[in-house]
Amino acid sequence: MQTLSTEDYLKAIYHASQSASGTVATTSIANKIGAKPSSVTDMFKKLSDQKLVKYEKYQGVSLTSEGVKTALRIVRKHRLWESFLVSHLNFNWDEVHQVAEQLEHIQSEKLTNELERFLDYPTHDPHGDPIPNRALFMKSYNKILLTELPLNKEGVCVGVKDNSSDFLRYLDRRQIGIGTPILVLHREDFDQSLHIQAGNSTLMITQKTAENIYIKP
Amino acid sequence: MQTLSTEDYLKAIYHASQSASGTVATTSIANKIGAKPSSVTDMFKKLSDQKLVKYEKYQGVSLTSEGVKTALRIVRKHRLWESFLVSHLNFNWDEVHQVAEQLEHIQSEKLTNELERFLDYPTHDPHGDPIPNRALFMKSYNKILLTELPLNKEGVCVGVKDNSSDFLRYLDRRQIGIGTPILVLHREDFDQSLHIQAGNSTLMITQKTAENIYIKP
DNA sequence: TATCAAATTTAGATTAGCCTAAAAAATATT
DNA sequence: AATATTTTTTAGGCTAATCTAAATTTGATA
Repeated sequence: MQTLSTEDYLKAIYHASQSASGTVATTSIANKIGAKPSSVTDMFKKLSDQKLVKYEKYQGVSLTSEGVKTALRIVRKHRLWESFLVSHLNFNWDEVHQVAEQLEHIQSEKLTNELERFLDYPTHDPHGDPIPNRALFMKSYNKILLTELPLNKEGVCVGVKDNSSDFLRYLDRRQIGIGTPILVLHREDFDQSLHIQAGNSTLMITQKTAENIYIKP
Repeated sequence: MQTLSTEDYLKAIYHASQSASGTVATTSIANKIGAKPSSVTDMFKKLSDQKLVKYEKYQGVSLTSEGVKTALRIVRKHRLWESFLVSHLNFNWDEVHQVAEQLEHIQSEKLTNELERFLDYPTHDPHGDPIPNRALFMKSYNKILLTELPLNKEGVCVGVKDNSSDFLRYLDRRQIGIGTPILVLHREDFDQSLHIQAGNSTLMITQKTAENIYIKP
């Protein structure tokens, strides 16, 4: 059984190793967790003793298969709870993260599995991220960034990269959400900004915005 | 903001002061929490510094009004979650306590209030205990112990005193639950055991059982 | 009331998770 | 390649919540 804190570390390491390849650096985890690098080193040792990560001094860490499983169990709970908050408790997609960070630590297999059943076995959370099933398996459709969508090719928004409240609320105001059909009408060479059709409306978005929207072509 | 542990203490003190009158003794809390009396003394001092309890050396503690509020906020969450687990997640009333002990510490007013709305403002949890509303007010109907119900007077089971899994499952087997109509047919003077009609069936229960069942006459 | 037992508190230690400051290793730069 | 910079680790402390053992207070009993 893990403590609250070890669970946070495992999740952070899991997410970090998704975006980068190879081992995960001390500093990158320190930034995610909001702790000093020296504290992270301490925890790396502890996790290594528990065989949840492979750790070699000055070489960063990588999750063992047991570590991955533990991390996925937390990700599963996090995303199920986020789904519940949005679908039944009137939370908006920009409000769920902080609460789910707490709920993800609740220990009860029955609770998790019943919640999943109650939600009718959702495959994706409100941000479009895939939810591991009971066997911890998740399949994500192959998606691209909106920056990579060719001109005049129909696509659908299936997720976001940046989960910050600011970005999500910005998308709300632009009426872009999961499921919104998107068409790139024009790409400005000067600054890579895009004119797009999103649902029924035509609008302009910056490159920065486009790099944070996932599209299924 | 309280730590997990201070919340547990406040809740324990609250429950202890419900059953007994006057101040709450160090040892009684030690037993509930599962800690040594010396640890409890430490915590009493801490809670006293935070003005959540009134504490005088060797004299036990009592909750301040702020302490009562904090305790009731936890009780509210605990009972709402228990209700949710039973009504939507297929938990039996003997399985909810341990999970609710974790869920009661989740901090989010919005979550609590939306959960309450989702459950349609329940007034009592699965064990018949009253749920404090948003203003922390709860009204419990005036109930008596089954031992006090006069012969041949109709009553309804509205709660249980002992919340242990063992007792609750015993009641399940006897088909006694919240809402079951109860009639005392005979009281045995020798050992105070009762012959009762519970729902459609007639059965015998011991005095010990009867003192753990609440009845609304 | 004097004594004894039980309850409570104090003193001092332990553990997990964090910190700062200094040392060591890895990496980048000239 | 030598030096400078950045990253990481080590060493030593701190705090919250716990513990054990010893001391103190309360209150029950002879």
